[in-house]
Amino acid sequence: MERTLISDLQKEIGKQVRIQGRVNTIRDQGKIIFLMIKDRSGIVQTVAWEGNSKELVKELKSITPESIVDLIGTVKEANQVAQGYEVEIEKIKIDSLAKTPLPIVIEEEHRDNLTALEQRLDYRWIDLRSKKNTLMTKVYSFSLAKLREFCIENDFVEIHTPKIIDVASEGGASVFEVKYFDKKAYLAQSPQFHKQMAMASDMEKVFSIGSVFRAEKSYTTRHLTEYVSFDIEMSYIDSFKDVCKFEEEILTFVLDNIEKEFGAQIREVFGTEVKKPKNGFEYITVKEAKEKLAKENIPSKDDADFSPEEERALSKIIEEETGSEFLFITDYPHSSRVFYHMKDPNNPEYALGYDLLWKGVEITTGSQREHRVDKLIENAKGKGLKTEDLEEYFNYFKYGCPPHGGFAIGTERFLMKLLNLSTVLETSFSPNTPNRLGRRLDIKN
RNA sequence: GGAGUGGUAGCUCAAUUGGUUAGAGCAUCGCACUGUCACUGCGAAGGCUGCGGGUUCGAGUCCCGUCCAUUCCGCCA
Repeated sequence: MERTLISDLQKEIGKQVRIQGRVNTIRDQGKIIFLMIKDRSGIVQTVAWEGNSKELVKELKSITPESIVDLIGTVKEANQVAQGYEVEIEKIKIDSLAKTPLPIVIEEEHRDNLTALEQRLDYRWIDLRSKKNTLMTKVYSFSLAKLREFCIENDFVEIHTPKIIDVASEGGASVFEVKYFDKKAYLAQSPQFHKQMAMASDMEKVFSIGSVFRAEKSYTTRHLTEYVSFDIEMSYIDSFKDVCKFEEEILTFVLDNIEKEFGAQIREVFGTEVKKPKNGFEYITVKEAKEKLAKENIPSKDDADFSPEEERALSKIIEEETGSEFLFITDYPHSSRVFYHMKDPNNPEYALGYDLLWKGVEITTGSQREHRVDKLIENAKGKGLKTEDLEEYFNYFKYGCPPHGGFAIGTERFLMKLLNLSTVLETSFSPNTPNRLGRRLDIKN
């Protein structure tokens, strides 16, 4: 007999069906027993009476919560049930009996002794069963699908850049070393160089969604050692503002779609609104931003960059002034940026790049890249990088390369802000951090 | 790497100024219950108070060390 999804049961009233799923709640009344069964499509009440079959009820009493069952029964109308129908069990097979008690509490609306995140991550496969996490997983998948859709419709091609690379690149964050046969190799900290290689290959518009690796011992609510980066790179831009404009368009498209598809559910489950950007994103220069912050007496340690406190305050100020949750910060000193950002020809102290803040958190860095190989080498030298390590990269620009720029969005950060979660660890399927590699590691900090 | 806070039952938390047998809710297990829906009622089990040392007649509580967690900072997306 074929399986019927729980969401399709209403159409089967009066008929015999087979359902497979997880036992959510058991309400044992003695001579009558109720099992709530859940599958990916929904939840339904099933019932059995001792009067019908003593043996069946006895078998049902041996089932523990969270077990997996495969049952055959008849869908019947039932006024006592909110759904209006239930399934009368005729036969049941226990596919997997769950051990009790569970090591963590699965988050439900009515439960208040919720387990601490660290412990939940130790049993992530159980934690992910919750309504909240199920919705989060769906929203994440949908968000990435919409990012991809917008790119494809705008003539971008998707590329898959290598994750094992030869050169410890970029000079920003640290990289993980791996063994590559008898050689040393590294895990890519971003697809940056290969995106630019694609520009030199005349792909003009590329995007990439994939894991990147950062060997940084960052203990914060917004850092992972492995995360999923959404990257784009585009040729023949006149200014980094073209990149900003594209990012604004794609995020507006994605948020618009998320709101339509999941807005109500996100409101119900996460208690937060998905606001689609209405009047465009705001722009501010570093200098203007620092002035605004000074007016509010927010301390500044660094003229060239912003502390998390400053980022939160700045987002708040701008949102109050303009209603925009998104803020492009531009005109960073080149000294505080990576070497491949182009210098402003009118003012070489400054970089032609930006950061994008969303609700107080940096979700993007983008820029126009330096495509002229002599200037590029000069920039790298200026930052004290070993140029011999970057030979391969420099070669991309020697045989003709169009002017170009791009950005990267940290997708876990995006999801965190979208659902108003307090940490990026919660958004990852199985987060890797300095002291967690799937499971907890014993590492001295 | 730096600063703060914390570590007590499977989970979430109590435990007065250092005082006798470390408690509660939820979960679990057992019994009862033919319409429950967060079932209910009764009962049981569950603890090297993170680990090591010290002070004291006496330590969950105070001191030292250590490990872990967490928040914030630094670094970034």
